[in-house]
Amino acid sequence: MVTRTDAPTRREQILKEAARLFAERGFHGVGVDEIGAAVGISGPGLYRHFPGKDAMLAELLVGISGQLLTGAKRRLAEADGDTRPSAVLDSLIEGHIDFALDDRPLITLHDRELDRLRDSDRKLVRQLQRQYVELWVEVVRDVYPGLSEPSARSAVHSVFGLLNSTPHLGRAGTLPGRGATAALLHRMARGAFEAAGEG
Amino acid sequence: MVTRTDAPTRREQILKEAARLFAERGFHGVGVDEIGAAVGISGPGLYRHFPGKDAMLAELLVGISGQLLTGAKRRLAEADGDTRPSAVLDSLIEGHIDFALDDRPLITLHDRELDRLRDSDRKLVRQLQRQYVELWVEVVRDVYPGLSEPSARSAVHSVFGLLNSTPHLGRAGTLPGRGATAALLHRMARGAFEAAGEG
DNA sequence: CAGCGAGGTTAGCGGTCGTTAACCTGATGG
DNA sequence: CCATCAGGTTAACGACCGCTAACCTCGCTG
Repeated sequence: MVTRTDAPTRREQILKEAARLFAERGFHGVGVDEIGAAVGISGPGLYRHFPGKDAMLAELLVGISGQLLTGAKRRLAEADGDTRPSAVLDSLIEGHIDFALDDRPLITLHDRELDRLRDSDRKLVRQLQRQYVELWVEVVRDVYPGLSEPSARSAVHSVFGLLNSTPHLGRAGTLPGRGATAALLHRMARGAFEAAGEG
Repeated sequence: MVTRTDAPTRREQILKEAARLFAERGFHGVGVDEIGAAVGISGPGLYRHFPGKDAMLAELLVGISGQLLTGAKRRLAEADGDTRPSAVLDSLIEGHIDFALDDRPLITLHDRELDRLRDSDRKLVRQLQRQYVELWVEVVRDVYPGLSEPSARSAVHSVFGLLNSTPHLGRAGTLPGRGATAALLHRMARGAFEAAGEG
């Protein structure tokens, strides 16, 4: 993991706050003035960093999908060939959980505001998402050969729903600690796949 | 199940179309003129049936939460006492799946547009949701006594995420049929709880 | 030290949207 | 047969919002 020590750029600040606000109140529910205020500048100042409000959402969504896919490909490559399929699946699950726990606003945006994108951006995001899903499907079918492809795809989407439920888990107060939560989610995901494979 | 034979009232038409549009493009992304057009009347004509756009969303969300809770209570009462706890859980799961498969737009709205409500409405919806969750938590802990209450609550939220993933499953074309999908979701939910209980 | 570009500011334009006002119409019932 | 009312219509208002224009102010750098 590459740990950053330098301060975040203004651009990164903006993206982070925009993600939080979009997740809280929806893309159309947030004004540019609010995003500006959240980083200490006022509305139109944002246009020195982004060509428009849409561009912020686009960059966020493309970034998320890209990160997820890249991470999954890396994990797949690291396990290259010799490892048990089940370990690869565990690695994918772990990666997705890390993401879901560390970037809850992004997880929220990811399946909520996709339709607010320009056509070209939306197509790009969907393509990245599809690749990510297909990658999971192959790994899952490797572990549970009894699953048909449509069933595996449904199962993968459902497990994403399970893992992406993190924003609904109490606001960090009532949670039994990050490690325990991650472990619980991991077990449940495996259990769900297991049960799907027994059809 | 009470089957309706009479035609839907205009009011019901409006709610149904509004739900669909809100789910597709978000509450703020849909104009009253579009909602009107969807039922064959024009924008302001809606105000003969609802005091405002907010009221439609409110009625939808309160209705959903209420239906879910009522259905769950009924199922719990029907199983009263003598049945195995595991059968009660199966009944809850079945009810939730029916809802998730039959009313996808509502499921989408349910966890997406809650923050767009007036304070009083939002409190009401949250209270209904909380009761629904607590009802599940008790049943789950009855079946898996090893689960702590916080873990059970997390597990319930996660399974909701799993079951509510139906809008992401292909648009009825690629799906292996409703029965098969319901069965798959049911198995996965049970598998997830099972795995959670083994912690 | 002049000049310039990066990164702000405020004022304001143009469009959209929720809502209201005023008006119309056809069915209903005394 | 007329009054009423439910359920529409169009016009328009006021607020808000994304974005642009015009201007300002530093910190560099030749």
